[in-house]
Amino acid sequence: MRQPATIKDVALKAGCGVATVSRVLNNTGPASAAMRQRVLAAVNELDFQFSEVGRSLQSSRTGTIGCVVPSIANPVYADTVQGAQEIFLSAGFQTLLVCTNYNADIESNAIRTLIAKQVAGIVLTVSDAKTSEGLSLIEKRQVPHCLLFNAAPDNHVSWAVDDYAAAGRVADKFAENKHVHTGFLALNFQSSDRARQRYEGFAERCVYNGMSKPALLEVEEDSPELTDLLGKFLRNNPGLSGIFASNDLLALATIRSARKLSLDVPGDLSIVGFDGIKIGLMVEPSLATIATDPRMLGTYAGDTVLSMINGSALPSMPDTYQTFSFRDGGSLAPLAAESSDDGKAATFPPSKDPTKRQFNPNRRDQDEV
Amino acid sequence: MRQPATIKDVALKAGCGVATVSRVLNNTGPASAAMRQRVLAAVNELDFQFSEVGRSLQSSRTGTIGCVVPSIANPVYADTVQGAQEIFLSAGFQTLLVCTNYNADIESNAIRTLIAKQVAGIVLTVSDAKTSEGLSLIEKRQVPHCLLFNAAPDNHVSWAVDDYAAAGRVADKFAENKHVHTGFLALNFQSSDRARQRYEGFAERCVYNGMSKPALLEVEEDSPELTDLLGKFLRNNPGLSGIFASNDLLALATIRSARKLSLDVPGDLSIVGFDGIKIGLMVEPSLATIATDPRMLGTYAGDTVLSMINGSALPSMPDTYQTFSFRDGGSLAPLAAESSDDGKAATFPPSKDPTKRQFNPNRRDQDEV
DNA sequence: CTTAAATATGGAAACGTTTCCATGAAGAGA
DNA sequence: TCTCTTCATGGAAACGTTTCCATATTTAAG
Repeated sequence: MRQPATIKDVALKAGCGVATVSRVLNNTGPASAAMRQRVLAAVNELDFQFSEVGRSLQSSRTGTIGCVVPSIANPVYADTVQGAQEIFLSAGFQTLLVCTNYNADIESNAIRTLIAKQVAGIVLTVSDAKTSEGLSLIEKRQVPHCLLFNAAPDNHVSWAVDDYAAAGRVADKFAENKHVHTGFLALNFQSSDRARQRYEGFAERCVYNGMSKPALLEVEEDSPELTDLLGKFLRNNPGLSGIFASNDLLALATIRSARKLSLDVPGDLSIVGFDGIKIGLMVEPSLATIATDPRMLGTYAGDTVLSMINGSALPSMPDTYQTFSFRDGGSLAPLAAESSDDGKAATFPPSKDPTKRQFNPNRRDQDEV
Repeated sequence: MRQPATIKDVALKAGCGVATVSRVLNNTGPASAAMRQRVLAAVNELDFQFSEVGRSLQSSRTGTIGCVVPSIANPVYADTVQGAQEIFLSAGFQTLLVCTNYNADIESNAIRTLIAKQVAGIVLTVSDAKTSEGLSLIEKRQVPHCLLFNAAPDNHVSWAVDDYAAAGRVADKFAENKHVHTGFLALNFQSSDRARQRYEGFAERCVYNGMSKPALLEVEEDSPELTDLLGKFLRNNPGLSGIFASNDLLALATIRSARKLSLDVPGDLSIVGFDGIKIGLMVEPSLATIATDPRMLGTYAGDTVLSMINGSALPSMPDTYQTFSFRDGGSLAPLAAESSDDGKAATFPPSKDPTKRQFNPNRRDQDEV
């Protein structure tokens, strides 16, 4: 990479001072037509472009905003980042993206570096908002920032789904469908405060509804042995008729595994996901899930940070907008039929009744919160 | 955001010169134990951290690499970026991400800015590699770079799926399954040289195989009227038995639309996708598709740029690695049953049982385009 | 034709680093 | 004790901008 021309080179070629070049190119002061001409010619000839680095040093603005998420391999975060990035770009900022892979060290280091690079602001999803080192760094340095998906601790702004309430809603839905014994499948349970919130909200509301406390199964990142784990899990928890998966991808994988175990979904096992990714609508049966709008969350978070940067009023959530809604789907069915039909409660191995319970397609209530 | 302490503040507080502070903190020269102590104390007290902006100006390295893709709402690009980002991060670089939304102006401007910000390198997917203004800027400035998904013009390095060959393979598969009349569904046909490559490769190979030239249907970004468009398309192209969609998401949406039109997949219509996203394995029927590994492509591209930056040998593709493979799936079925029955395999229009083939266009929406 | 005001222009400082170089101090060998 | 290294340290330049200020030139007004 040959080193590019600087403003000095231009000044030299145009036969003037650097100040003049700066003024002409930025339209920030007077200049004679002739001089303007010469400068422009020199710029053209040298193919000159301002160095943003020099500019940043002098103006102390970098035109860059940081964005920290666990992983954009997860479409939820990908959509979020996409939304925020668009907002930033149209406001003249570029986005420094860091994926932490749910690793707290990477998170801290990345945030430290972002601050050192003097980003104008940061949107971020941290592993654990209460303990995040990076977050306290941001706070100490008073960098404009907005959390994403993390429940906001004091003095922080956040755009997040109310995981606790949403998971409670799932419990209610299982209750409505007469399920009693359910399980919770969690990915990244240790490294994600969201997953834990969901479990908590689900468990408490299950108990509240008179159901048993849900069994917990932690699984590894996209483990190929999900089927085995699921089999073992179901064997250890006889009578389990429904599973709440901590995200949609996991829910879909679980449906697949259930099929491999010769279980009918939802006949033998109901499954509910979380996130509401688009694919969930395309599969058979469609996935019952908590629908969220990550893209919108991303744009709101982006707008929030931009407002902080230029000191305007922060955007607030419109009344009509809910952070989540329950989306019904074929993967969740009532347990009622079984008990009346053949009398056997959902034991393991579950009934392979070919007359599968049909999800009622007319019920397309969005069930807003 | 209060402005942070500088090296001068530290020097002042420690009672020494800035050079000493720099040496101590960077371990880049001698210092007495006492002095080291004082400097460290001052750093602690002031909560000092180097400004990367100042550093960048003096060293002319920014520790930043640019990444330009159409949109990470598309999981193919999301995975790619994820892969590249990880590689960069572990090499000590952060990633400036720009999503162009298939817009050539955004693309040019973004690249110009990236260059001005003095990124150490760029990985990018451009709208059209032959005409991309941004790409020629990069070339002129000799920025280390690597294309992604774009077929590489001369003097450029690229990691890309051979769209032309892959699409040809799909044509072969349709031929093996006795299909004669097929269609190609394209998203972003105008703004993506990949989509055009795929159509070309598909069309030529169809003809080569004695099939008819595939009908082309361009659809808008995630258009909700896909069902109507598909219905009209099928009506305009009677005898069409297979569809090649330019990516998996579109293929899945097409399956869904086909169902709404009361068409059985693959009974009435075979569908093949492109990309091989994971979800394709989880749906019923599973999606026949061209399987690719975007994540790997991203890491290779990342490694390539890193090698360029530090002047080491570029990574080459291992012999065993293919940019794509055909993945069989339930969405593609032979046309055999029908043809063997009545023996008129290759006649035109191809045999089709009208009772089975019939679908009910939704009158109400019929005229919508 | 003079003077005041407006217009053009360039020099230099500042932004926060690193690094070259010079200077001062200390230790070692005679 | 004297010189010769070696070690410690600070001053200053350089990186590429912008901007303040001073100066030189033009124009307008009297």
